[in-house]
Amino acid sequence: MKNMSVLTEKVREQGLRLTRQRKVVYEELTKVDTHPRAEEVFQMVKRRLPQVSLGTVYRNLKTLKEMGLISEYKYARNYSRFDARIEAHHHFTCLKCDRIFDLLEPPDLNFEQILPKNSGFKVDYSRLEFYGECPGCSSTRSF
Amino acid sequence: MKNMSVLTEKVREQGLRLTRQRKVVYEELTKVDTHPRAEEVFQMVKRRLPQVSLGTVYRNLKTLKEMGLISEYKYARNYSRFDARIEAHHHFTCLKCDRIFDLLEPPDLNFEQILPKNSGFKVDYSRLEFYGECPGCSSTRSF
DNA sequence: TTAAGTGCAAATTCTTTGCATCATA
DNA sequence: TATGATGCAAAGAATTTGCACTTAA
Repeated sequence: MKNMSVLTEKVREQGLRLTRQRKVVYEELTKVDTHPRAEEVFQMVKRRLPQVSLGTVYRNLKTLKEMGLISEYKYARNYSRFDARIEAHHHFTCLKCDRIFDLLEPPDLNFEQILPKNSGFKVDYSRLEFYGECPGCSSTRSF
Repeated sequence: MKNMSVLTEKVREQGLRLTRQRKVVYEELTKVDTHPRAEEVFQMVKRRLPQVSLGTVYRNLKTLKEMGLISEYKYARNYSRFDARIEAHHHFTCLKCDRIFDLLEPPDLNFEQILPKNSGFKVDYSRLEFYGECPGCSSTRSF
């Protein structure tokens, strides 16, 4: 399994340990393209390590994400945010201060290149989300 | 307040009622561009209606969203989803079955049009998310 | 008048964490 | 063998819901 070498390296590089649990969480996640939630990862891991706990899965998902080996999909935090602006527009989410900015430039995306008409996907709406550092946070950074 | 007429219409059209709470939730949300979470909306509404309950705010946010008057930002549900694919790619989320599909066509977005270099926003990464109905769900629809 | 909506509190759901124990390096 | 990681269970955080009461239409 070639992907394991990158895990081994990353773990060593950060002075962490390559536990069976950590290895299996990563292995199972590389096997699927279903973007499972934590509970589903837990079930997959449990088939191979019946004693594993949900807390361990959460901790390892967090660690793997911090190592840059996996992605986590959610809005800045796990709660909903509401907006009375219903016209299509983009967002910029600041990873430092957690604020969301509206980007007023209207979407100009060539969707057909990404989703050909015959693909069978029917798009209701789309969102382009940027993540990074907002002007306020980059100007007040402390060194 | 011209936006109120659209609320009045929508409410009537659906056989619902225009309660003080519903009106104030919508009014307060139209006043801000900060994409508040439910708890923050609750605090804003509470200043005008001290007796309002958090549950009522949640119920009205849901109703307003169903009427198409406000947007809710979150991934399909309010929990994280994980992915071992870390290269940039797009997603299609099916609103029927809640599955997320990877779109393999690489991003081809003219970011500078949206976020000029001198805007002060530093982009770490971006995500283009499509929402709609996937091929499986549209072919098995029951009428 | 009547049924949609509210307030309250309990229940659910997802995630995090404290602590004693385990096991990797 | 030292300390990072685990298992367990309890705590936390966001959201939903049951129910008796209220109120808009």
